[in-house]
Amino acid sequence: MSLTSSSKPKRKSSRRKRGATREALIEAAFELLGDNKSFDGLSLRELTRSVGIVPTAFYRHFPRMEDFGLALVEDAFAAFRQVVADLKAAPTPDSSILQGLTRTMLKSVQAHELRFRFIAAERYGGDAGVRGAIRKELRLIESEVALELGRMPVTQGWSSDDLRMLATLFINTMVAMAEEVLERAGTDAKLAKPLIDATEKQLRLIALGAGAWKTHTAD
Amino acid sequence: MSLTSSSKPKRKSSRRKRGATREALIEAAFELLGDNKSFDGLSLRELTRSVGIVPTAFYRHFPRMEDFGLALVEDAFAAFRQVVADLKAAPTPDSSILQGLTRTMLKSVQAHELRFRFIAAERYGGDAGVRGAIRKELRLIESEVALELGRMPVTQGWSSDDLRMLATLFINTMVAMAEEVLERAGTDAKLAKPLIDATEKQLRLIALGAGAWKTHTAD
DNA sequence: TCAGAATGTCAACACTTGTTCACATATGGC
DNA sequence: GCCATATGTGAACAAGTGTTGACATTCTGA
Repeated sequence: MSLTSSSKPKRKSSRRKRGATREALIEAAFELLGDNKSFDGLSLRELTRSVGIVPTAFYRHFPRMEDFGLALVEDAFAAFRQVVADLKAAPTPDSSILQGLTRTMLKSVQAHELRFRFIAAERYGGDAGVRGAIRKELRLIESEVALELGRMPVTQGWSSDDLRMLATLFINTMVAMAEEVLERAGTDAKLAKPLIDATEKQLRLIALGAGAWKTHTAD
Repeated sequence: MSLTSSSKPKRKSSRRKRGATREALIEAAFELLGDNKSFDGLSLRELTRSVGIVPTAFYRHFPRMEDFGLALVEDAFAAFRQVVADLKAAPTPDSSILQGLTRTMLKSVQAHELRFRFIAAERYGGDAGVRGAIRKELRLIESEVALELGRMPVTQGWSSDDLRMLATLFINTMVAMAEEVLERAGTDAKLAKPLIDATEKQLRLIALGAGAWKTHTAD
């Protein structure tokens, strides 16, 4: 036995259950990154401190910082994928679907603000691994959207290249809206209104262009 | 006099001329930031080391790190503004101008790779000051483009809101191309080819949509 | 020419950082 | 109930960080 009193409990924080600390680390990271930080400026000690564990405990959950970054990407894109899933479940598209799409996207962005902020910040940000993972996810989403667009009446007879081109345009516009919402409006729904109006117009204009595309190229 | 020999020259690096060190700091920053770093992960000591001066000398040129960030934004956007100036100097737009525009943009991006990389990385990145400055510059460019678009025959009778909407769509598409060029193709011109083709198509599709816009809204 | 501004140096301060190692405790499956 | 495994602790290391103050050199303009 040591000389120090044995009755005093040495543990400071009660242990969480199964994967709770892992989740807490991820959540805390999004929190910190939302506050004027970027991933490669994120400190392991600062992170563990805000979770309430000792620095070394981090390695129990992630062997390297890089793995942690990938886990963040994985987690962040869950919300985004949900939006696309909703899109796929929607009925055959008409003009009103574009409105619904922007609003769904807006809601999702506002509900998962920190995750989308992370995606926006790290998409072309510092860490190459994180950047690559984000790009991969976005390309996957683009493919899905391209597939979905190909089922619409307007795009009959389009080449797959053109379909992907259109999908990219759509996604870029949506992503731009998401980023702008976060940047200028934050979570305040009122300030976001003119932004989603403009985005809806953009989508409608693109749809108009798509309608004229085939006859244009055949021309 | 001190006890140390006065004949031994204490200076190690010869002094540069007037504003040379300032420029060297900016250039070195772009260099470092191009290599998997982001602004808030940039170290003052690392920066000064790569320029060949002692850390404290940094403060001779920039009183705070924040001012340095703004100087970087200022410098980086010089190239971007040139592209817009070229656009303004161009003759009345027809279909071929879109091709020219994308290629001009591409060349500029490749010629000033590090600056555009910086803009892309910091646009939604860590530091709030830098982010704000970039947004301001982009909005300025948007305004200019909107003005220019308003002079085209196609947009006669458009509201200023709609003009800005279209300008934003154009700029977003161009910026997306720039970012993607940097990300996937680097400076290799061959790899960029399919990318600029897709972008040209996107711009053309948007132009088609713009052509149908007025009759659409009047409808 | 020569005083003052510009630019750069050096030493020192008090922190923070990532990672290692050996050790302690709780939890879950048998 | 017991034992392997998961999870957390604490001390220690070498290195890097921003910023200060006092001092030295060079350049420039009147």
